[in-house]
Amino acid sequence: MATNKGRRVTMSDVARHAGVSRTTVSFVLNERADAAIPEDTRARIRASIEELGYRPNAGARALAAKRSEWYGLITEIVTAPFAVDVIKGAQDRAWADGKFLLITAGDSDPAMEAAAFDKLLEQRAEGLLYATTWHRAVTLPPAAREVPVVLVNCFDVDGALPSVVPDEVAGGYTATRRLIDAGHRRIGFINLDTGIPAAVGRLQGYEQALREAGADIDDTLVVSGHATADGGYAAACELLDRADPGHCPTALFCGNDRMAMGAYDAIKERGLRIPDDIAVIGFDNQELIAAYLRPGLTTVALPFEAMGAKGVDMLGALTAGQPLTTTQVTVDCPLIERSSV
Amino acid sequence: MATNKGRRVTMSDVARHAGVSRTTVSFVLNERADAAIPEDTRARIRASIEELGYRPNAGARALAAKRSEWYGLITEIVTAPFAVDVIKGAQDRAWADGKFLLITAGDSDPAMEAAAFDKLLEQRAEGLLYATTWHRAVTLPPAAREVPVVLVNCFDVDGALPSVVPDEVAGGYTATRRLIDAGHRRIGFINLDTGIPAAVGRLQGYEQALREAGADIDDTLVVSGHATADGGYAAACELLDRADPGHCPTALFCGNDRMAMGAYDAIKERGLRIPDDIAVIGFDNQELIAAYLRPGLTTVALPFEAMGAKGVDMLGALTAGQPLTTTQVTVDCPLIERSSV
DNA sequence: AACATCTACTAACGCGCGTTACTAAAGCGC
DNA sequence: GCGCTTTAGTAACGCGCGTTAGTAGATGTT
Repeated sequence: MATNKGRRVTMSDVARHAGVSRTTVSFVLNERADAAIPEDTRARIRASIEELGYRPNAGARALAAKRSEWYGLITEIVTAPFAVDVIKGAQDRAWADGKFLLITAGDSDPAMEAAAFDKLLEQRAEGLLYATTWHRAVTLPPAAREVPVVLVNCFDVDGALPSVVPDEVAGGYTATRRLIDAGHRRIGFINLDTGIPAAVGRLQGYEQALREAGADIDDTLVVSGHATADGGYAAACELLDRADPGHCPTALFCGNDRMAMGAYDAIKERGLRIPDDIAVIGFDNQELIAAYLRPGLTTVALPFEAMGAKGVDMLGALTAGQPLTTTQVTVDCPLIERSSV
Repeated sequence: MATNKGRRVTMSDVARHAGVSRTTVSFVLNERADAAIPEDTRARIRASIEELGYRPNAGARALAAKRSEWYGLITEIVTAPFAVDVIKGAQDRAWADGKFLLITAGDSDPAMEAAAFDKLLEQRAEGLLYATTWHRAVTLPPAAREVPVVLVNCFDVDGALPSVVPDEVAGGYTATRRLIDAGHRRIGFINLDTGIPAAVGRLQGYEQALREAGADIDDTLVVSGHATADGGYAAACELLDRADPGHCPTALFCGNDRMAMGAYDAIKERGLRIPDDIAVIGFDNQELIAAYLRPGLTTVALPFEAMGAKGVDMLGALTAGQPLTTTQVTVDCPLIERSSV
């Protein structure tokens, strides 16, 4: 552990200290099975490594071996409590595969994002993961084609790149089904207000669950609003203040947790109780909201961690030259039970 | 942009294609002022680079030049909507300095964290940033001493390492002062319940502001609770249900936004209005809570982005061999105005 | 004793690049 | 035409390592 200020310790230093050649040190370090090196020599070398505080130079190693042993992950960071889970899933899996994961913020600025790709490629990443905070179509800079790439929580417009995305339809189904199982038949759906995959898919799942349960689909129970607490508040008011009280929904499925947060306010304002008078289910499982709302919000989680892990799996297959069975992989959105249903 | 599947394009390929030596290409790439290379030769080389899709190998370059041109950032990711801003600040600043920032999740698992240090050092990072999600003392693995390190939002127990932390005292002062300026004199303080720097510092700032305003400090107005919505709810109930109504606080300073969220519930339950009947101010500026609470929560922000940027600055000075003027730098916590005061 | 087979290594090359030292040719003054 | 400076480059080394080919000595075989 000598802290030699000037030059860093190299393999040659270790070899000299242990009285062997550099090649032998390399063999021991890489545990080459074909080289016959007796245990006492190995021990001597390991002792020298320890004593000198030797640390292999990953750059030089990558240069000689022609592979870097690490992946790059590019993700938008700005709005991103989510990105965190992707990172965790991806990193854990990469770690298990003996690979290392280096992360870069794409920052939604296209120029900086392209630069991030360039930098990662200059560092000779073996593969790249590109993750977004919300499920959507993306267009990658051309540089991205130089190395295996897997898209996480997004897909490219021409569908050529492998991707792993949440199963929005199944998620919408799961949420609605949970309310049906609790006895509800008139279920209001506060949907996101744009034609993004999340809005389209969840609506489809909602209708599918209702049909399956034999409940009739009432279009007036589906409203959409801005994906904010205010938007959720407004939409909930609209549903709750319907003329005919008998037609009021007994449960609300909210397109995301922020909207559910607004719906909570609207419900409480009217003196109704959750879940006794009206049940609420959210989507996204934003911890900061869902867990701290009172009562705790039952919601459907986006499987960020699982998607990150799956993305690394696919990257591993690709870099190993294995063909992928499917280009687009979907991951289930699990139900998170709290106390609002 | 030829996509040569097999071998990657090297500088020698470019040199051959442009009809010059590899050295000349290197000179053009690095824009060496001392080498006299006419514009037409430069243009020819640049054209070859473009045509062949050449991309320098950062590892080889680092090996030859003996510097990697990038920093590493290690941060806990698990609980971390916060960390995100540190990353943004650090990355932007590094970018501006011509350095690149590679990020790794420390994951709070000490073994994995030590491994992250090892990996980053093996990659020959020129400097390391270590960031935590909450302000506290940390102990770094011994490997961290091999290269300049700056701590962000934390400090090491023996105070030897440079660090940048939020000014908790000034933050507590700012929050309290804001309430005083709004005319409040009886200000309840729902503090965090442990002796962490945030709790100690903010209390100190709170008392300082009151003293300065000539208001007397009433110990019964200071309660502490768990740093959750439930904790905030309980503490708020305690303060609001005081025996003597005349001694009820007219404003609440909450140790964090989650607690403020709970306080909101307690206040609304009692039919009081924010900010008319009682003002509330939070701490942390957790966007997901503060911005979506109704009414929007006025709060004090932790300067994560600024701390990240400052950390990179210090790293830049350290790697350049400049001595730091101060080891511990504090950054102000700005007031974020919304509608709860 | 001569030869083949292991055991335990080592010498030397090349990965892609930055850098230093050197040179051949052109331009210039006289 | 000669020496001197400038222009426009190039050859060669080494960064720290993986890897291939080879070798000196010990052991077994006939």
